Amino acid sequence: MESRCENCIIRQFNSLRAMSKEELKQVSDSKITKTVKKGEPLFEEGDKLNGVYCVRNGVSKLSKLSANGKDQIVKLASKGEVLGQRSVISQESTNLSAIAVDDMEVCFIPKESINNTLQKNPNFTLEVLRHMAHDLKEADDVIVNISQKTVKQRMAEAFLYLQNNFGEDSEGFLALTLSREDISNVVGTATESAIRIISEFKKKGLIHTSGKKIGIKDERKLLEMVEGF
Amino acid sequence: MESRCENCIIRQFNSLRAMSKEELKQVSDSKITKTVKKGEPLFEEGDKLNGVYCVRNGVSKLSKLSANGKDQIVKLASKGEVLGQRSVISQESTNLSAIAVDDMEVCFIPKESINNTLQKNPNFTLEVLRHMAHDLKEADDVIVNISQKTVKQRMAEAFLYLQNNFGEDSEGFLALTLSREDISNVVGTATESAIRIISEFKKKGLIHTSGKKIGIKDERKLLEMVEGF
DNA sequence: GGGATACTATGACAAATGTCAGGTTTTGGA
DNA sequence: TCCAAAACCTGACATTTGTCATAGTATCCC
Repeated sequence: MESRCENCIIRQFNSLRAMSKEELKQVSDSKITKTVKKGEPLFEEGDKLNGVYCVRNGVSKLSKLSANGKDQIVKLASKGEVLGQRSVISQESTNLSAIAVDDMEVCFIPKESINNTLQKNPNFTLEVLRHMAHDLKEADDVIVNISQKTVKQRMAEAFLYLQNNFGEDSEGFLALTLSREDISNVVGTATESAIRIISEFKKKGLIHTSGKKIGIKDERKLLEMVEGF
Repeated sequence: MESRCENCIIRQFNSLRAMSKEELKQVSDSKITKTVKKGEPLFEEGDKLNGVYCVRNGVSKLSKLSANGKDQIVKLASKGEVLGQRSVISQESTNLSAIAVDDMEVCFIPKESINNTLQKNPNFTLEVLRHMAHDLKEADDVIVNISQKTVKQRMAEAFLYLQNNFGEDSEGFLALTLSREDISNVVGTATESAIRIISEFKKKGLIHTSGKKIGIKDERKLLEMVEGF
């Protein structure tokens, strides 16, 4: 079960690929592999993180609690993503909670290994920087989407996002199954509104459902809806 | 008028302070000082940037056009901030427009100087990384605010933000004067709604106005409103 | 100074969205 | 297997917000 980072394929998807052999060895020696059950937190808003989490399997939601008691899901992270980087880099407590949406397998990497490499290996630092630049761009897009699109448009967009990023199962349902509440927290709306729009989309033949599973039926119309037609 | 980066105080506020003397010298030799008039763009969404802009004076709005034809202002950048970093780092065209809200004085620094230093000076890279980590955190906060707060709450927050970040003039008005439209684009609402809420706040004695200038009268109540009381 | 243009303001209305209240169904654990 | 809890769903209603229309006001440029 336990394995060496040097041989880990996951690494190819994130900034760790810019580490040297020796650095990876150090990471591998200090890392701790953990399993996290669905619904359990990797960390919570306000925690001081002593390291980062590299996702090997499963999906985590990154969310932030707002004053009115609702969570806003800012990002869904899956295989290959590294969580907690920002907190470790800026040496602040984290502003997001990370909760498992699936059963997960993650590697915890102590911050010393990361900070060490950040100071010595410019390639690694630059690689992390590039990733963060990308995340920031995505965040800007989310801001514009949320503020300028209707709930319906954002719902349509969310389904397409789930399809593109997590794919479909053999029966044509979205591979990542979220609760209605989670969906509403991604979109930034009330759970009832999310449910209502799901019903509406179903009636219009845009999606089909089975229990909490949702499948996309008419991708094109969903896309048009996102664009505002 | 023209001056050397080595002697520039502005630099202390941004990542350029992590540059070595030689690196700064190179930057200084290659930089171009520009003045940008109110309303003119530094760059526009989709442009490929050949460098970054270091703000010496004035304020710039960073905005993104949405499908429905409205701009969303994502950030207001003033003295000391470096614009266009993300685009240069990720080597993509920029996803935001930067337009002067004031008359501005900026230094354009060609990307070669930046990229060069990024690859050679881990301290500089790390410093840029820290800044970006901070920006990303702020962006997450904006996402949560926009999606979970009412327009009224966001308006109140915007005024407090302007007060905290740009201060007040001698008569107690916010030092940065934005048009009603710009305010609505910061908050993410219709201009009419913004105007209506300004009227309402005025009636309730939370703010006072004179022309387009706005002053905060009851900071405490505004704060309570943001928190949801 | 005067006219065009942009900005500010307000009312009336429609549409979108949230809230509350009440059901039904599904799920997970004893 | 069965029960309780959680999740899902729907209706009714209030509130928020956007849109359209229209008018006043400031500003800029010739």
